[in-house]
Amino acid sequence: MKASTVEIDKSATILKLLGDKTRLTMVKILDTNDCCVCEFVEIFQASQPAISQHVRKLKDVGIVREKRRGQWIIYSLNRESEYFPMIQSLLDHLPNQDFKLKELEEQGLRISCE
Amino acid sequence: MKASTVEIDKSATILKLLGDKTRLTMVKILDTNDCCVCEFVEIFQASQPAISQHVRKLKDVGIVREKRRGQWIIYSLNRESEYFPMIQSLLDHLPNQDFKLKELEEQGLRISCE
DNA sequence: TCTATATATAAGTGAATTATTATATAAGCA
DNA sequence: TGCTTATATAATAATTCACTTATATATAGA
Repeated sequence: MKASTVEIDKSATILKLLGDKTRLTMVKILDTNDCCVCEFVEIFQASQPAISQHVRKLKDVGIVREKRRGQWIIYSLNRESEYFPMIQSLLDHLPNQDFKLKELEEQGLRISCE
Repeated sequence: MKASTVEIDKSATILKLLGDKTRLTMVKILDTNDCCVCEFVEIFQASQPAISQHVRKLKDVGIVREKRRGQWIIYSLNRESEYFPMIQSLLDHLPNQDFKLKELEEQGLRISCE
């Protein structure tokens, strides 16, 4: 079976976005869990605006989606994106990052968004 | 079968490198053909130093290899690189770029390096 | 309605990136 | 040896990027 292909220019744009440690980890986490900004802030020990700006870039190209839930905005991987198949095969080569969410839970910080 | 994984930090570095239209196309071309700098100069209509700097970055992380052949230096994909499996699955999602080399041949510019 | 929490956005700054120009190195050949 | 071709490297200038600080928006709850 031949994989669907994505224009080189568009692919380069996506790879540049994923070529950042924070965003790449975000996407890997989102592959198995939906998350809100405040969780990412804890996970990456980064400022809220920094995290917001990262997710915005992912949202702008359609890699992630947001949905509001009360005061929180939950981000999830957009599996309908034309880039998803490429991203998925990429993520398969990355080590699981669920331990980061586990750590949050142990600190009782995951619950803040439930 | 589980894919071999590559640390997130290292992966981000590789993806950043591939997140450039010129380098991404280079790697896709190298997936099916070895090439020298002068061919890339023609293909991308870029300056020789610009091309040299791009291949150098790919070489520095071990994605490509060089071997001298007379006055030319031939670049090839390093299939032994720890990043190769990830890169390979990426390249599967990109459209074939062989037409670029075909165009060179038609202009008689491919032969310059044989 | 007032306050707190979660998130977004705008402006500014410093660091990283890419191309250019100029120069160096190395091989081939007369 | 001197000239040409192929490539590399260094310095620099222009652009892009990611973070910070400050502020705005939106929801929840007293």
